[in-house]
Amino acid sequence: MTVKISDVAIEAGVSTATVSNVINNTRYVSVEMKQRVTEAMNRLGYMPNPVARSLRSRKSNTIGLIVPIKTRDNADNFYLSVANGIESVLKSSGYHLLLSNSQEDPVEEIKRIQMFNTQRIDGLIIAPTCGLCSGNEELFGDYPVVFIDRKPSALVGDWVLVDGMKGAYRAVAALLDKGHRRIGCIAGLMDISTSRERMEGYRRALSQYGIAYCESLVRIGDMSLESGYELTGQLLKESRVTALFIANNAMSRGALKYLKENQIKVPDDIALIGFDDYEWTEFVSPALSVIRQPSNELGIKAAEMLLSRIKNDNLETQGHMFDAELVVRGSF
Amino acid sequence: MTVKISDVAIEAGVSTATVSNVINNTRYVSVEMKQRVTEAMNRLGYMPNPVARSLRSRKSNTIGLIVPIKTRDNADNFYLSVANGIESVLKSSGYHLLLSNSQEDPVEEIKRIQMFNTQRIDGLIIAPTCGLCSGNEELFGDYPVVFIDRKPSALVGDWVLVDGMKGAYRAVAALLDKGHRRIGCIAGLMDISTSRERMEGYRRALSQYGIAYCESLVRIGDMSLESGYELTGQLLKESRVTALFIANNAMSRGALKYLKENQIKVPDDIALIGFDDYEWTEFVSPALSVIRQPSNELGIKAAEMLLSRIKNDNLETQGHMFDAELVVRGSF
DNA sequence: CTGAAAGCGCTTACAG
DNA sequence: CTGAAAGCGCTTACAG
Repeated sequence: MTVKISDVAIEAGVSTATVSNVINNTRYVSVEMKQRVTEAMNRLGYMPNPVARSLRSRKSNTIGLIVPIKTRDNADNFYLSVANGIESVLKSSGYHLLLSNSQEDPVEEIKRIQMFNTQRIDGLIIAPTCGLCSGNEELFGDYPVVFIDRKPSALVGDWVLVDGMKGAYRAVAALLDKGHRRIGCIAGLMDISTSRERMEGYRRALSQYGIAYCESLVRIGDMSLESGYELTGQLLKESRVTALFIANNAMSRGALKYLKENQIKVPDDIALIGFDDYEWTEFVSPALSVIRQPSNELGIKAAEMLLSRIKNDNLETQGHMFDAELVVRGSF
Repeated sequence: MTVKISDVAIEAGVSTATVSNVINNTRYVSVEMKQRVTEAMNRLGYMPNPVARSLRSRKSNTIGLIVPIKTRDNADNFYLSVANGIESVLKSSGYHLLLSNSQEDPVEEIKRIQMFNTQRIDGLIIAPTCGLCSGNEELFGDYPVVFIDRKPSALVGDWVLVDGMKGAYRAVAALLDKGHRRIGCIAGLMDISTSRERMEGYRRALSQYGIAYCESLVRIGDMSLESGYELTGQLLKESRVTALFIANNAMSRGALKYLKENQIKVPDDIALIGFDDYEWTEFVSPALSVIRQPSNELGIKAAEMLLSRIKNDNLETQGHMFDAELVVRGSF
């Protein structure tokens, strides 16, 4: 049988209340008693049972994370990096991380949230699918929520985002500065807020430089490598673009694949700026210029925000916007 | 106040025992009562409190996962893919996944395990660091453990591995078949079992082809991109290798970076086979040949194994070895 | 300053 | 076939 608080109480010759108060620093205990309790705990090798603790205190010391990773196999680095950042913060606060994946599927997402509701988490960090965009206030349980990467406009809650609009603006402006005037854009699905914002950045850059927005230069893809491949081909064949801004990582990979297979030279035949900065972007030929999102920092910030909200629920709604910088390499 | 089992019992006019037995199917309940209970639950929107449940039943419906991901930012895809596989299995069984990262640091790893011990998990899946290799039997709590990717020889437990020896053998044999005789090898740290096995595969292939093993063609790195970069340079300068087998993904990236920066042509100047199959391997020039590890499948298998062990602890120790295939592309 | 006791919301022997 | 009651291991009012 594992040793419990009553064993410690007997061993130390005090009440369980006192043991508990020593453990949790929840009321004054005389130095002498404190010492006796500590020694008893050490002698017995006592570890509090967190489940009993949770039941009574109504705190789980656990937070949930729901990410939308679609691909089965070579999964999306971005959210792993986010998760890593979150975990590093939680760990030092003694919190645990429950990981779940909505697979970018709104139906799955609701199931995952419900699983968490039932599981008593102290807080949730979620990168929502488009399904959450409207009117699901009732979905979440009685815990604070921090939205990351994407913000469902209809929901209240803290958020940590990356300024994709400015990022996209920078990319397109850089292409314009190089003299490009027919700049294609391959963006993700418009029901996802990040896609809309990046598209908006594309438009604003054009407008700032006095270039008319032309629908025939724009393609929307489902954020898969395949769609990037396909749409790059379309854009090159149908509209004589001299540069391409691809607002998503998987689609950037698809574009590279198409260009390579068709022996289209970057940046001579076409200039290229992609999205998200992974290590491989450096050693493709030429190295790929990208808009970099600070994924690890985003995770850290989200975790910190959630923990502070858990400690003090009276805070006003908080938000943090990270900047997305242009990493210039040889592709434009 | 949230609705609890006693509310349902009153609403249905039965005992809490009966409600519990309906929920858990744990003893016969007459059809009529069952119906009354079900209806009462629906009317009240009852959800069992999993914490109370865990406390009494001593089951958490949660399993832990500890991965060793070192890099802060662009983290290792392999383990994310594994985690994805695990999560997909757990989800359909109603289990939750607690994620933790040892950062490849044995001290951190022990802390993470202890956090889990204290947290009442029903099982643990762990890719151990070298620190676990010997004599830490006492470390784990009273739950089954499945080792993945690496197996500490001194510990008993189920395991799911990838046959890195055969994988490495295949890579080196393929290079030998092409006529290469001076084949360099860049391997990971020898205190990690996967590194040793891949190295062993390298040696066996050489020996099979009657080529003497030559220490000056071998370098050991710390599995970082930087070490791959550095060691590739060393090997090319110091020993006239015509081919390179790089037994780790991050180091493969480093090698590519070095070769690119120094304008060394693959496969003409040097043939190359790397490790782990990510999407980008296809669109570097030339596309990188690799040994592919079935990461997602590995996660699925590990989760299945753990769940079956949780259900029935009398099983004999189980193990599963996945094959690692050679994906042939243009780099050799 | 500390203790005795209630109670968190379930499951599970024990009775009948 | 079902219920009354104990108990999982803590924390937290309530007393003094």
